Amino acid sequence: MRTEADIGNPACGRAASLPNDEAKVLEAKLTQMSEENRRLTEMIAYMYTNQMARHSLEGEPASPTSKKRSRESTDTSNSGDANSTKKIRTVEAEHVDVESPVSDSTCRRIKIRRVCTPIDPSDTSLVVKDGYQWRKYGQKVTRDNPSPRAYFRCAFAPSCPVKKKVQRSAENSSVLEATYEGEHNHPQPTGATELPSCATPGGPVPCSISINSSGPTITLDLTKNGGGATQPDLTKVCREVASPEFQAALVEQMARVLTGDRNFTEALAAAILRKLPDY
DNA sequence: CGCATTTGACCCGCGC
DNA sequence: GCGCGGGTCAAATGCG
Repeated sequence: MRTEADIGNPACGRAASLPNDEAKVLEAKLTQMSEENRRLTEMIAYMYTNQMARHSLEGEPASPTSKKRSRESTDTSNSGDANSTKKIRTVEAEHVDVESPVSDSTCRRIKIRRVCTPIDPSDTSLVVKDGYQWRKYGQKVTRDNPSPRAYFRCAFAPSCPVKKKVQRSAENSSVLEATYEGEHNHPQPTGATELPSCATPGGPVPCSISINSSGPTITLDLTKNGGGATQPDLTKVCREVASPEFQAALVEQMARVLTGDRNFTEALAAAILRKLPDY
């Protein structure tokens, strides 16, 4: 962000060659604009922070460790074969690290990630293909959502602590919300980058949209599907990009990047100066 | 027959 | 202390 001192620095512009009165008027205008710029930047930062905080709260009503059961730690009996042909094909809607509020002396961070995947509303299977092999160990109907919630454990490595909860969105039954808890302590199964045949008609698209500490990003994987995304895939990608959530996140990210770019703010200030009357 | 999934029972934390 | 609700277990069941 360009500071008021920077913009008002006579060495930076033509103000030095102006009469005193004009220079002072311009300086006042610049000061006003700089102040407004600063307020807007603060507002954007505030909104962004609020959004991220809201996501983390909505995404996980309770800490995964807050209800730890003593017997849970003993469950390492799961085993499974490497999943030969799976690939990440999900729309990553949220990506938040949550500090466990439990007064755990180890104070370890549990990574919680929410992934939304568009599905066919008529598809009742709670399966999200993400490249890992999962073993379902439970299903429950929760109070806030008529759709059942499925519980999965990573079945690839017996000691992998990652769990996954999958449930249809309460607002939109064509969206599957998967909540991942923890991080895999093993590499993704070999061959996971290979595409399986698309089992679900409304399956996830080969793109990922993520919001993390560096802001929202979108990645289109056009190298898959035998050399390129199919037309339906591209249509889905376009639908995702056109969603209000993504666009809002995109606008915020752009604002953040632009206001943080010194070159941009300088160019903007210069452009505004040129548009000022008597200039 | 072995493995994965289903599903009812149970455990445990939280709020009242 | 009790009830509620989310999360997990484990026996039953289904499937290849």
